[in-house]
Amino acid sequence: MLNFDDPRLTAIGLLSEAYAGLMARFQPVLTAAGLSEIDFETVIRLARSPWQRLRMSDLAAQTGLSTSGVTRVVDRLEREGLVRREACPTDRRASYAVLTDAGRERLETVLPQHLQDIDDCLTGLLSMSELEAFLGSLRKIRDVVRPCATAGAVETDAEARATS
Amino acid sequence: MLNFDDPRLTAIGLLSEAYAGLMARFQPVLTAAGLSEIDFETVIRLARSPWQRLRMSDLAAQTGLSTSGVTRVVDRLEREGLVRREACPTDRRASYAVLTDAGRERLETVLPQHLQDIDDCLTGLLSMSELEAFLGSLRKIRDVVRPCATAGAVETDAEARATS
DNA sequence: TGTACATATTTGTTGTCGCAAATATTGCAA
DNA sequence: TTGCAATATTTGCGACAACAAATATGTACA
Repeated sequence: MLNFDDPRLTAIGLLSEAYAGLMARFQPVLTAAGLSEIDFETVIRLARSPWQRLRMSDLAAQTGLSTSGVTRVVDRLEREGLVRREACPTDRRASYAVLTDAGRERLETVLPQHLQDIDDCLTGLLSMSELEAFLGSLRKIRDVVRPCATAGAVETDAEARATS
Repeated sequence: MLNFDDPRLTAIGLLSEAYAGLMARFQPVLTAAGLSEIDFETVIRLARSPWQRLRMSDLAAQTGLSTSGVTRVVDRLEREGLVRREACPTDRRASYAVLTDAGRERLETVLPQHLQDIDDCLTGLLSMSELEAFLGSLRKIRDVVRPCATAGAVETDAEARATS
């Protein structure tokens, strides 16, 4: 007879609850701006990238979506005018997703409120040292479960492939 | 011009990466046992509940699924014989989802490996004090973002608030 | 008592995502 | 150069989940 209340299970349960709760908490602000969670992630990753662009496959690697998933997210964002596709000059198979001015503006609209949300439920909730420890633990976990997840980042690109 | 690399954003990004990575890491073992993530969560919550049963709506509250989502999860699990529905004697609108013996056996099959996975990527990765701090931070977050998420738990409801 | 409102669950509909297959292009090697 | 394996993206398809409507039942109040 096993113990269904094993501390390891409750640890994961707590993490799931906290994570789901955070995402649910962020949703209203994003929804009000007409962005789904994944829309927001896509758009901000583009905003962070050089020339506000990323290849579809790199976007897939960064977001964890399948490549077909990325195709459809970009379809939607393109339909809304927040992103446009641009052909890759050096590889005709590939295409870039590029953040448009409208996309950037949309992002700038939500960001302040979103940052406030994060502050309210995460960064502002813990002391400086607590937060540091928390993020440190998360990094340890991430490094174990996600060997290479920074595709498309210029400097890390070669490194990521090397470790593959 | 806003900063798209705000530490608050990277904090959330790190949390998302770690969480997604963990779930992806757990998936193979569960899939091998014919259980999806949500199947497993449903089944273990039933296993933890008095008389291995929970009302559909309580299951919804605990898992975060919509009630229609629970209907369909239980449909699938019932089709597989892991769960059965049972009428509630005191309220003819309600019904219980009850873990069957087969469901319990299935759970006992995966649990050891699943616990090992959790150990490998979370609980065994951090020192005792790190883990305690980590869980403490998660509790703070959860208590802010998820006021009451323990529906159907008889005694634990008050306790959950007390540990805040 | 009976009427209106609240609650529990299911069903219809729609949107999203992953997998596999299809298509286009590249790069390597004979 | 030609042919073949590898890579980038898109499309077809099936599974899953949320929302709203439908159904059944319970509860409270006039």
